[in-house]
Amino acid sequence: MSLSVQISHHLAALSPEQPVLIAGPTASGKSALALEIAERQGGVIVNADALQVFDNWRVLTARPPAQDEARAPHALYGHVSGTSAYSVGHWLRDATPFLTSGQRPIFVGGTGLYFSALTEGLVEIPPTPDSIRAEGNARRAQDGDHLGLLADLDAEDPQTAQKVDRLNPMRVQRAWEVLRATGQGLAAWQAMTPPPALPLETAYPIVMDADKDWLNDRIAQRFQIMLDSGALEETQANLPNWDPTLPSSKAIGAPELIAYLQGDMTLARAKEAATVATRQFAKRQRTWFRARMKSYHHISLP
RNA sequence: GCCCGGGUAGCUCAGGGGUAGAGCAGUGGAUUGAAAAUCCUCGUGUCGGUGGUUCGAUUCCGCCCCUGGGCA
Repeated sequence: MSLSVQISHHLAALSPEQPVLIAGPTASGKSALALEIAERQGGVIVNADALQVFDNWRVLTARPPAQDEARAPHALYGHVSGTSAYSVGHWLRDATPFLTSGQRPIFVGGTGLYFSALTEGLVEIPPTPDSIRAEGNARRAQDGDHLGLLADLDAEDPQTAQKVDRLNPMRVQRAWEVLRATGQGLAAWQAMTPPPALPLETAYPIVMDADKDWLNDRIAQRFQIMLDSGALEETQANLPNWDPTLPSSKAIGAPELIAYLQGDMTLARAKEAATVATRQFAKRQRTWFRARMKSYHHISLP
């Protein structure tokens, strides 16, 4: 089935008031699909991508260009300062108002975790203070691993300790931080997860199934297009305040292009490294979608 | 032409008389507040070719081919 036939099929199946979810790997063309649906049936396009929320990497994170934004209402794109912390919780709070705004939301993005939070629920856990995050980081740096934090967890919060991925430093630290910050274990918090803001059954969920080789090709081409569209100028603008630990600095290609501008890497190598990282990212996205979005409607690409 | 190195997994390389191993790439997976993050799993390839020595050669010897450097 051709793409346009598949799209027409889905447009005919969904009602104009129904929230739409469009998940897909990077470079699969999901923004274009969202735009098409918005233009034909109306709706606000709501970003569900962890990096496109930041205001400092527009080209590199493949945010819709101004002319696309002019064709339909867009929300949650570049609305957060690149120096801020941001995570699923922030996103869910930013996104839920669009469920009752009167205009049908079209959520588009590649961050599987955001879709899960929206359609499966997420508990409100008080934010962990910077001081505790810093302490966790310091402990890990000092110990050389996360085993010390894990030992605390084993002693004080066995319930969480036995369900976390004990080999994963970030998961362990997160669990440790929640315990320290709230006095209650992560597992206990998660047991209080409320019903989802948007039950899957009430939405029209779509996932883009892109052929691997086809997508890898587009990924390579897209990075060149980004360079042609001003990615280096954007990197130059970010150079003075570059802080690799910021969430916005995790944009694929950012560390590579910064390294190039600092003279630590050739442009060819930066390009190669960024392309490889993007391919690996797309693979992880495929794994998530395959495993957790089985009941979504699938669009096959190309 | 001569001298000295190299030719081993897609790439970079380690190893060494009993048919071989790392990193990277790649694969499959996990994923409840850093998620474009983080973590787990998977390594058979005429060990350049061809003769020879040997019970046995990718490992030693001869010749050939390719390649880096040096001398002419």
